[in-house]
Amino acid sequence: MKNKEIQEQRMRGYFLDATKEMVRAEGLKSLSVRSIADKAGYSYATMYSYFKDVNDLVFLCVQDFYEECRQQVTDQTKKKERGLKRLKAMVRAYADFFVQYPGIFELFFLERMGNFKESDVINLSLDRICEEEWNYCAAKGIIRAEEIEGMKARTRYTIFGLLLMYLNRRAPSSYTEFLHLFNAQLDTILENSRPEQSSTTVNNSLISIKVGNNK
Amino acid sequence: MKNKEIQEQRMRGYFLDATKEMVRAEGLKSLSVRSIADKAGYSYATMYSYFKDVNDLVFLCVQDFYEECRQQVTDQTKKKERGLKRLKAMVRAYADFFVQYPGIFELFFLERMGNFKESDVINLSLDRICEEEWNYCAAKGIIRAEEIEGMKARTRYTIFGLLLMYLNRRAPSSYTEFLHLFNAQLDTILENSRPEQSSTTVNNSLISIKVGNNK
DNA sequence: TTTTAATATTTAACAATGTTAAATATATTT
DNA sequence: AAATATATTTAACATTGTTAAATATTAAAA
Repeated sequence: MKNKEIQEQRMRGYFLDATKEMVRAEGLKSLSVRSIADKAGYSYATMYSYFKDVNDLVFLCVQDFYEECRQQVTDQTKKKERGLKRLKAMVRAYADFFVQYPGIFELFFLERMGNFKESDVINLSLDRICEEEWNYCAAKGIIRAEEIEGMKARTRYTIFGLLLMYLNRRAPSSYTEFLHLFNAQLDTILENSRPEQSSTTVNNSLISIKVGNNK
Repeated sequence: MKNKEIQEQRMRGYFLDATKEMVRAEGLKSLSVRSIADKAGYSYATMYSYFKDVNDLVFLCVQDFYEECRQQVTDQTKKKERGLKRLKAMVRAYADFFVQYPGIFELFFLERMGNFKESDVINLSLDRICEEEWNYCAAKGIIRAEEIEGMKARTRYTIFGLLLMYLNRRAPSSYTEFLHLFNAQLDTILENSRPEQSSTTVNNSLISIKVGNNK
């Protein structure tokens, strides 16, 4: 029967949507089987007819959130001049996504999830979202090819560390300070990409990105 | 009465020690009021006579763990040649402390704790533990004074990001790979400290740190 | 269309958790 | 030794995830 599958998929959607909305709004702490089922309009036990357990349900949100993140980064940066400028803007938009939804950061990076296959979606999310622009920079000779992997890694760990401290430890305490740190860090990582260009120039171009459009 | 205070302090110690041992061995997931009380040799409700709640108890471990970390870093690096070598070894020892006790990393960086005063103990732990060596490098002209703060920040966020991914997301999957990443990252951060020195030399000296003494 | 079988959903129940209040045991004072 | 204060434990409650039994709903058969 095809109807069965359609209905089953719809039911899963109700629970998934409820879960995603709660993670977006309140983070993982607000999640419980009962609160999710409430929002979905069913009794708590119904969830177990469509998901193995609550972890199963929550982890299924990861893929959707990843795509939402990718979409938002793409939308926010498609008008930027290609190359380092867009690359920086993309990393910035990636970070801003998690600033906007700390609950998704919690799910992606703080929650313990036992080696499940979607782990790579998270671990490689930044690299994958920016991959095309890294390649562009390499192709245009903006960044030396042999430096790309190292720069990716530096960007990755710096951004994850920065987000961890800002979102989970309130250090720095304001978004403005966070942005200054972000700019300084990313600037340093990318400034040596074109040795013939003065680092000051790159520096200024980055700082000129407008500040404070997050609540 | 002084006896009262001594006994109270002792009681607190029993619960604190039980908690610390469990965090070290199994992480936060193994903690419960009942399991802590069991290990301490008392009933679960007794805890509430000495601590406000279980969070109070757990957060009191932070200061002790910080001092343990500092001690371990100091012990493991006191024979290293002062300057960049020791600085790198200290950051390495700091990271290794959390590799050795992932539960303490969980408590320090992953657990949500509402703005309590000990937050700075965590946020500034790496900087404080290494402070003297940074100062030494500045005083000896190994690192330019105006670059110190930037380098501290880069080191901080890189190490936190790296630990987050390695301990909480199993990326990379082996300690050896983790070490390679660690070396490459720290090397890049510190390599420009002495522009007259070839980066290759610094590179080799760092990679020569022995590998694989963690389980 | 009515009865029966399959399926979907909910309610009841259990074990584990943090926490508080009542009960009991222990120590201190008179 | 009795009375009182203190320390500790047991009982109880609310909340959590989960499973099994009960009920309601839908589909199939008559």
